Amino acid sequence: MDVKTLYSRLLGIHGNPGGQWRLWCKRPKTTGEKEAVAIEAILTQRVSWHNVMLATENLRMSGCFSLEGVLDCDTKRLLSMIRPSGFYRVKAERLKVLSDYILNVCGGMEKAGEMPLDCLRQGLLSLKGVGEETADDILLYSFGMPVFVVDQYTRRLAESLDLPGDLSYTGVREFFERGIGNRDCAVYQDLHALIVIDAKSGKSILNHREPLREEKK
DNA sequence: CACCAGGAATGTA
DNA sequence: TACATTCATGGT
Repeated sequence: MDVKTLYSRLLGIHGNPGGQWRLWCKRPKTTGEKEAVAIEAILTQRVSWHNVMLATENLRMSGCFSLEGVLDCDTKRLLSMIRPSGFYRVKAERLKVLSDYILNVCGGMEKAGEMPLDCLRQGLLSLKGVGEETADDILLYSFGMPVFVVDQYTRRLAESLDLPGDLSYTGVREFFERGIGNRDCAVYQDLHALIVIDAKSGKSILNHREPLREEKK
């Protein structure tokens, strides 16, 4: 099955994900909303969205749910606020590093958003605590740049499709980007959201239906 | 009580 | 390059 067919089928099953999946598909407009998404990209690493919400709610209540808020916040206090998100010691450091990069190196969200995609991506990847998925999360959902995010669900799905290249991060990413055709960030956002929604729905498209691609065990 | 959740860095062979 | 380990909380 090709990517476009997959997208159509998921749309038919789950409907338009805009607004229902996390808060990200609300397509953040204000700088504050974009910064919040960037922060969530770090906090959500290897943890449930519920735990992320507990942490972000603490940040919001304290007026620290922004890059400047994180940067100015006392580390001990930051630690206690994001504790529910797990791995809180490393994540606190990661938030500080990311905030410092965007605010002090890029010159803020506005300036960062004007940087060429590849340039900003390399910058994010150079930060400790920001890997390929987190970098692409931020690029796609915070800055609205056209990069397809490859997470565990996406990779698992890719294994069931006829993927010509390898299953490396960029291999899978380019497979989906090429399959979609035009570099439309809204489509990238929705398809990735649909893949996650489908995987968590219990009756994944992988299970029911004929196995997309007949496979040996 | 065991297991899992949308990762990333580090260490080992 | 290919695993194994560490980081940690809250829900089921």
